[in-house]
Amino acid sequence: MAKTAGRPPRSETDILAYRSKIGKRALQIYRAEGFGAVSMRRLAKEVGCAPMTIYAHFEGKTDILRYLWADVLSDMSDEIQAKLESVVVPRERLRSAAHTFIAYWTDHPDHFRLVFMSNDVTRADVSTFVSDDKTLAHFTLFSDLIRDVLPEEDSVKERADTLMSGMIGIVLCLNTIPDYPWVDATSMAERLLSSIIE
Amino acid sequence: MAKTAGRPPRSETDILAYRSKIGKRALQIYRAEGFGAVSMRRLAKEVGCAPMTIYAHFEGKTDILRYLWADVLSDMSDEIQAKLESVVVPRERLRSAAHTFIAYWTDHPDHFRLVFMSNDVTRADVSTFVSDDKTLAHFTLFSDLIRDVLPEEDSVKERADTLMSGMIGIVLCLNTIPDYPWVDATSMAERLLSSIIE
DNA sequence: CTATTAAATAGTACGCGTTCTATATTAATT
DNA sequence: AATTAATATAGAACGCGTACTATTTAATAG
Repeated sequence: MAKTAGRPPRSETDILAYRSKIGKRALQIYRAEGFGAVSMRRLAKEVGCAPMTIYAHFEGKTDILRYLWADVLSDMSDEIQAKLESVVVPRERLRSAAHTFIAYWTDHPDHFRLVFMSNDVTRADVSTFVSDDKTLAHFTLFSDLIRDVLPEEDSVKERADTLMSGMIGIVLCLNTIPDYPWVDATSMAERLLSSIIE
Repeated sequence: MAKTAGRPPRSETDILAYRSKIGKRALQIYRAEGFGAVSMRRLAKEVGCAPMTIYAHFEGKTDILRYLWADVLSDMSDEIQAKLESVVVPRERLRSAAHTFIAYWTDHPDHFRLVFMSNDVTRADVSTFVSDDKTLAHFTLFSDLIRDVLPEEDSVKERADTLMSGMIGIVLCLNTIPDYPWVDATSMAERLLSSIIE
């Protein structure tokens, strides 16, 4: 099969390079000026290309958001891991991780809104994102911690899922309804944990 | 103090009438064609006024969303109450309410996104909304149910808040990350409940 | 060099939320 | 009837995401 004439498709690395160039810039804008400042037109201007060129590399704006999500998630992951280093007892490790998780998102409400509350993000967007292995790792972290606490249990996944969604719910509520006199996050986390490690 | 000359301000009832006229129309559009179809320009056209007139009655689009929220919330509340009528044992009443709550939002993901995931809704928006007494009633429902189960307990609020936020979290996760193999909602709800009614 | 093909660009367009300004309408007081 | 203040309107403007088309630029095979 002879190669066809004409300009060859971009190499895999070129594609990734351009994508990451745009993604990094988006991240830069987001970090500096927040979510509202990230716009396609501005991104194009700063990256030095025509606005429509971005659409050759990304499906749309939400596709770009994944870059921000990934960054934020690993940021959070790092924070949890750092705290975990000085904790050895499995039970305490789980508690530490849970509290750090919640603290991260309450301390960075903008990040939370970005990741969990992007209105126009379709479910497919999030799904493909979550299917990514590196992202999944952030999600399975709690499974591992629970398994360490309850090595004999076979309901680990059920517990992990409940913990994850419960924690996200706590953060969502604290973020979006701050004027409602919620009990402090720690208390809610502890009560939630009590159903996980009984 | 003599009244000043000139056209007097709109009467309280006039203001409310106009607001509800616009709000009702927004609701109508939302019910028929979903969130994306609700736009200021279209709303104005259908209500028969200039686009800018709406801004005399509402602060902006989010201010209009509250009308939709209120409607959706009382819809949900009705569903919970209906199911509760045939349940008498306090413990079962709580369980029923919790499961109905979760079912409502998973069955109506569009409503959930509308209420809990409107991206550009500022925290102040939600706050003033929640401060509204009628809305608060929907939130205190679970406090009451828990109190019925645990009349002696003084940690009712802590339990109620954890339950509320936990349930919302479950729904958020199921809604936004459907491709992740979550344990079924019922299992998560039961586990969450176990920490509430121990 | 030329033909071919991919990629990038320019320009236009639509509807969106929102802000601004200027003008018209309305309903009361004087 | 004239005045005055509240309200409503019209119209333009800005930047937004995104779609569409036409054109230009770049890189390769022959």
